[in-house]
Amino acid sequence: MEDTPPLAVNRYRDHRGGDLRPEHVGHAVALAGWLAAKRDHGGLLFVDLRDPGGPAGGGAVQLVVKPDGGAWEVLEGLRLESVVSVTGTVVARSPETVNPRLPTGEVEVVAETAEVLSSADVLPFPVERDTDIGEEHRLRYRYLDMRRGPLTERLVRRNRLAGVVRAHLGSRGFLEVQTPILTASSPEGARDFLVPSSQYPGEFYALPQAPQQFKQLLMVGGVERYFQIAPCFRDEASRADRSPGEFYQIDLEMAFATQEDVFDEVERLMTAIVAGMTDKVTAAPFPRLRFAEAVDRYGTDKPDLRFGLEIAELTATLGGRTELPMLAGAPSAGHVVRALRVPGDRTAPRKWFDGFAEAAKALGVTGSWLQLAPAGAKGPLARRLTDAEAGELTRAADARTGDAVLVAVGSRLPAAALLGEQRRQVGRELGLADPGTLAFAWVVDFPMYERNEQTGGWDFAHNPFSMPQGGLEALRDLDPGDVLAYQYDLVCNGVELSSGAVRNHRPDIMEAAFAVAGYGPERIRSSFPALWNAFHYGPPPHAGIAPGFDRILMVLEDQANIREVIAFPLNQSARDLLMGAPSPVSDAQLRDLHLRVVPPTP
RNA sequence: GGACCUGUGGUGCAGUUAGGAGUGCACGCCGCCCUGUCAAGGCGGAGGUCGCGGGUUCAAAUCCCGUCAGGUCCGCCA
Repeated sequence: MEDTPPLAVNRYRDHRGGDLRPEHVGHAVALAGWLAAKRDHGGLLFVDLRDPGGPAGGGAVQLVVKPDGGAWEVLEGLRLESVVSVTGTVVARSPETVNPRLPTGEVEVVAETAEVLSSADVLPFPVERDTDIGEEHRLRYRYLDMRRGPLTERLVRRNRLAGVVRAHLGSRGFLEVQTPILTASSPEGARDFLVPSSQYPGEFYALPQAPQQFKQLLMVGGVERYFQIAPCFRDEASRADRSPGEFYQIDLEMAFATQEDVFDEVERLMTAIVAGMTDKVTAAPFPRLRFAEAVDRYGTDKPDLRFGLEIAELTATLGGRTELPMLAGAPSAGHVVRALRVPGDRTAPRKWFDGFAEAAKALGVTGSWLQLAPAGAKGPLARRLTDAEAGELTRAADARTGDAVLVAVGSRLPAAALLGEQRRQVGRELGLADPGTLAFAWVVDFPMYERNEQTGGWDFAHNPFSMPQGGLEALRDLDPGDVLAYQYDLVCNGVELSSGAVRNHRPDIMEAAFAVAGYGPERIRSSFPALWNAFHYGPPPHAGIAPGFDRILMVLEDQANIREVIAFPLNQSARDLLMGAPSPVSDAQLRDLHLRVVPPTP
């Protein structure tokens, strides 16, 4: 384990078993740890004694126990994962019994006395054996899961990441400030976790979804650069890469800063993290993609740039120029025609294409395809396109014999989403992405507003406090759908690591921005009173970002599930299987809080 | 809120496609044997309402409906 703690010599131990080497031969030692394995030969007992820190980090040493010693009686019948303190003598193993797979394999300890410090019941699952255990069991017995090693190693890595972040940002003049956990409910964004107040009947604190307003208030207060490895709480559904309930962000904010300044600092930070955590190399500055470009070329705003396979644009070429109604009507309907090459070494069965057609239908997009089989083109488009048109499609998609070409016709965003998802799946199934590469990129120029299909009005596409590009003039002169925000995402290998913005610090621009979304100034004042007030007393221009701490670690550790980098995570349904949260509380507790539970009616 | 996958002795699985006796594998557990193992080995044994409820059937782990639990995804996450 890195940063091995100093050994306290006391009645339990004077050495760590995992530290013993040939130089200790002849020493009398006292060891303490877990009984990891027993091999009972009747007249001779071998015991593997494991130190704290898991098998890889903690190390283990073999004890030799003979029936004539006092240790025999204690150890012989003791169950695995019991905790013992043992005294004995370090001896060299004979050449034929050396175990080269163990760091301590050249020595062993002949046990003399043994004391049971605690005994273990029969285990719910094997701790030492390297078998997959269902996650439900691992969460319920998280402490046993930790003893198995890999999880504990990831906690060590997590500690290291926190250290790198603090050291680096400290060296760049960022001040770590703790912000409140109990704060006020905020109407925008995710659902809040609420905490009832016993002092004020009917009033609630809320856990912060992020320290967003506090960090902006710190800017107003004159803190030039702020950061915090900040707990964030959101009562929203989880995903494999999204921890339910709570997670941590490397929250940072800079006064008198532009988008470029934030990019520069984050590139330095990510470079320091990669250097401190991996032997991989990153090249700053990171490439930048405009949001529109990312969507058109990769079908997503978080593209995996480790491989090419770009989406081809055919609206102006194939669209409208064929007998095929599906293509002919596209331009006049405001639809796009997009194509994606599927490399040929996937011997796609027909069923695979059916799945594509189904996915298309679910998005309201027309999906079709052309298979460039060696014996000639196949698929629905093969029959319906002229040779010239098929050739045009093939060239645009950069497809060769043996490949297939997927075609999507429909509204721009759903068509892009369809092919983007196919690109992601094909990339994964064909192993196109080099697992050793970290492909960082900035996605910039997000739209400020998006059309609300129900009301026909405009909604904020992202953070309502982002500064619109072009300021008041843009809000006045442009169609809201064309206003871009100083809003940016950091992506890596198809994962969104972070989202940030240059903040809108000007009340006049804020009023104009909210007016586009249909809100008057009273709405800002009532919803975000602290920020609104503060911004009337000289707020500096400021910008920031909040890279996901757990998610960065998940990417660095190449884990498919974010719970693998969290010591005590909630499960997917936001239940704590270990502690049993959430749980009902007593009537007395509810009375104190002036609350009554109204169960949902089925 | 919705879709899909999974649920079989303590653990991890096979058996479900095509209904026919709780049938199998590895580990663990209990007992006995065993002085050089390190996934110790040998012999014997215990342990199961096949998640739960209902239905179809002569017969259900297997088919159907519902439900619960775990996971993956959509919605959601400013």
